[in-house]
Amino acid sequence: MARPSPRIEVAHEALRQAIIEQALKPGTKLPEDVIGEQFAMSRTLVRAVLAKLEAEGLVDANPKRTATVAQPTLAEARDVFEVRRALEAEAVRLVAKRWQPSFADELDSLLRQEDEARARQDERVSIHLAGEFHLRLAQLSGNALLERYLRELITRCSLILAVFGRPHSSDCAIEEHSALIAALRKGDADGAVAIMHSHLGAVERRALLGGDDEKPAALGDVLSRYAAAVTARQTTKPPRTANQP
Amino acid sequence: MARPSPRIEVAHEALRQAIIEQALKPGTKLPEDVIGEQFAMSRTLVRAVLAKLEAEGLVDANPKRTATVAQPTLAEARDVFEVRRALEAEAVRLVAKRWQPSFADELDSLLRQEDEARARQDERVSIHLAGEFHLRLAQLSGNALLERYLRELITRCSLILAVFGRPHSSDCAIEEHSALIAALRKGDADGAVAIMHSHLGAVERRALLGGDDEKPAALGDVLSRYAAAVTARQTTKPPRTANQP
DNA sequence: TGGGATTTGTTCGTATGTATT
DNA sequence: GAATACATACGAACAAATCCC
Repeated sequence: MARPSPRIEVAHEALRQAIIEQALKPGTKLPEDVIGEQFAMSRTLVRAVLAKLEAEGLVDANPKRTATVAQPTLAEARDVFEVRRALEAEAVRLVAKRWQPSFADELDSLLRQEDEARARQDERVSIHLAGEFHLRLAQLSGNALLERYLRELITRCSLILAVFGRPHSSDCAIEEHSALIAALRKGDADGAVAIMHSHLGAVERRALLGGDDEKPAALGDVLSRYAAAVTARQTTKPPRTANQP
Repeated sequence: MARPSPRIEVAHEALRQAIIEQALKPGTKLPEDVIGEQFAMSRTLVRAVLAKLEAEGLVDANPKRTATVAQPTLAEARDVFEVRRALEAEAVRLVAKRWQPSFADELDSLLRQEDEARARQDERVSIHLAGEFHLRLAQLSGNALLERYLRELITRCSLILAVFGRPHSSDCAIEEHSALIAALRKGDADGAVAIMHSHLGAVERRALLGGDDEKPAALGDVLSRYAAAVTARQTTKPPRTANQP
């Protein structure tokens, strides 16, 4: 995959994070002018960023209309979860096949971090690490394409949660992740797949439970915060191959 | 998903078809000027088209370098087939779940067409219909996202065949498709999934068998042919929901 | 190795369409 | 319902990098 101009990637990642963490609520308008001003780039580049986000299902964009943060329908949500279940099951199968003890250490470490974040009620980090566990699993599958698809799906699930779920509901239960690691450690591939299936079923049920809204935030404020954050992450860790912090 | 400017869609579809049918060989350079001239549009629009094709894995594009028709590596090919197997298995499962007799008619009809094309050795149509059967199955799953992913994967498989397969080897055996329909008719979901699995295994084996190259063609000639073809298809059938002829 | 031709990256102006009063 | 304000669509031109001889 081509690496676009670094400025594009910065803006892309910043907006991605802002949407995932629900700092930009679904339906929020994203005028090219405002985005361009925040990231100091011309509308041409902004359009490229918005196009990427649209391809990922994170923004709705119709010709001649201002782009907005995507508002997934219930049918789309169902589709996303269905595909995600199939793909994560396959990922678990592959991870089980090429299992190594070091994998358990990695996953355990993530699990611990997630637990800590949950304990100190740090919602932003908590939301982030929830997806990170699943993403790491996808990476361990050794299939780059599977990883790319799952990254997209996991991200979209965060957005779906924002629309349909209780505000900031934690979407993953720690115990379910921990059971998954245990099954993989035992070499129980089928068991691990089954656990993943029921885990994602539970996530979906929690996600589609209820939903309400809070107060919107000023677009400019949110973006300036996220622009700074992403720039910092990139400069401290310049030669990233993947684009996860 | 936004409908882009119709001109973008024409060029996109034309290039897609040209790549799938191997009229544009992997590695062929795709300069923005030449494309723009062929489709009578400015480089701004060409860039949008190339971006889409890149996202679909059909072109390799690096910054400051001329885009080329993608040359999948062996590892990428393996990844594509792996994900495709998982997703098509899921599609078959879903189709079985919402099975209706009319489905069989549709699939039978495609099968017949494919058979006829094969009989009169019409390679272009044959290649096209081979993917069409699988794509139709994805549509019958009722999951739009699954359909989108599978369209991408099926397309990429055609490209992979161009790189690694024998030139113009037929990638799908008729009997395997026919057995799949039979299993679905009987209501044998598990059997159908198993057939799909082994079918795609066979396809992969055939695809990764051998490979050699022939003579390249002039980019301009190829594009003008495909531009005319796609325009004709679109004007005769304007309000398409999907973009398959 | 060097330099010219080619090709892409980016900006900005104008046209066109949409939403709002 | 018409006019105005606003935002996007598209294209031409300039700058910078790459490719190739």
